[in-house]
Parts: sequence; structure tokens; C-alpha cells
Amino acid sequence: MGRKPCCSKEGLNRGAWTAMEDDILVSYIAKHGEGKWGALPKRAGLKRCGKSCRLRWLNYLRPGIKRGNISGDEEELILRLHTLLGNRWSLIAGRLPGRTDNEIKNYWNSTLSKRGFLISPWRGGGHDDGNAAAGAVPNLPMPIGYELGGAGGGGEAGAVDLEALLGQLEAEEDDDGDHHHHHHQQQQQEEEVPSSLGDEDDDYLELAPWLL
DNA sequence: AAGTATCCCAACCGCGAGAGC
DNA sequence: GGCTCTCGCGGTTGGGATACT
Repeated sequence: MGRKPCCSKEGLNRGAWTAMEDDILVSYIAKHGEGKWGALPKRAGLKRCGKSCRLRWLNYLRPGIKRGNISGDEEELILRLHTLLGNRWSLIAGRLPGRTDNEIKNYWNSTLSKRGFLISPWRGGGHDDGNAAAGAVPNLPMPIGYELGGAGGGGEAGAVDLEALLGQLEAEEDDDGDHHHHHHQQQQQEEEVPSSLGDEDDDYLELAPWLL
């Protein structure tokens, strides 16, 4: 895959966004819609790379964004979903109306991880090296006996079918809103954060019963 | 009151996947 | 079928704000 030229281009602004840049971006998207991030900066007259514009929009400017004050319910949900999904912040964010993956990631790294909730062993550490804390998982709320079926050759009875679980989640993402998860959160934005996982979520909780 | 340490959040970077040519 | 480009994700960093000494 061709390495993308990216933002390190001469003459582009970097660092914090100004109010004027925000205005330009918001009004451009209001007029033309999201997408075409690569072409957006030039068309909108912004001296930013497309990636930077996208990030600013998704994490800050998009309507419906909630900022700060993560409630106890939300925190609990984050913990459960992280146990289930590992560091799949975008999926977790998809379950938290108005929250962004970046915010959840920050919240996790700055708050929860300090309380001893480290990275889940399976997807945790992401790809490759899986350096970060792949080993130590002191407070993982998964009881012994719920071993991961895959890889190591554990499997056996009682093992969670993680792949099925993930497939299910991802399928939901798809039909929830033909676009990606960020979009459906506005309509299901009846304000309230689910105090626990909603009905549809029970499906995958069946596959991860220790969360109940 | 001043200096230093720590925390938190916005933004950047690098990579992989998928779409289009 | 292979190559290039765009998009999206997760990890990391920088800097401002706040707390502590």
C-alpha cells in the first residue's frame, strides 16, 4: 500500500485549531456534507490536512457531541465493553451516544487504567507486538474458566466465541446506520445513556456471560 | 507567591483495510 | 490482478490547566 503523503506537508497549519478554522470547517460541512476529506481542505480553504479536518470534526465539532462528565453509568459501560472488546475504542464509542473514540480512549488511559483496569488479554495491546500490558491483567473481571477459545488451543466448553461476538457487534454497526457508527448515535440520542446494556446488547452478553 | 510536578485532553502519527482505477 | 489513494483506527505526544510543595 502506498504510504500516504500525509500532513507533514509544508505550509499546513498544525496544533490547536482556531475559532476561525472551526467556523470554516463547520460551514463547509454544513453545505457539502462529510466525506472527501482529502479534498476538503483545499476546497474549504483550510491550511490543514484532510486527516486533521476529519479528526476535528469527529471529535469536537460534530453536532451531538457530549464533552466531559462521564457518568457512572457510562463508566460502567465502558468497563464492560472494554472487557468484551479490548481497545476497540471506536466500537465502544458506538455504544455511548455522543462520546467519541478519542474521548473514551483518553478517559481510559488517564483514569481507568490507573485504577488497575488494564488492557484485556485477547485483543488488548492491539496488533503486532501487543506490548502494552499484554501480560498483567490484575483486575480483569472475567472469572477463571472463561478462557478464550481461540489461539492457544484452549477452546473447550464454556469458552466464549469471541469471533462470533465481534462479528455480531460489527454486523449491528452496519445495519444500525448504513454508515458508520457515529451517525446513528444522534437519533438514538434520547439523551439517556443506557445504565446497562440495552436489549439488543443482551445478545452478545449471552456470549460473554461473566459480564452479567 | 513562586516553582515544580502531575493530570487531562486535543491533536498528530503510522499503519492496515478497502475502494477505485 | 496489481497498484494507488482515501479513510478510519489505535497508540502516542505536546501543551495547557491544576494541584502540590
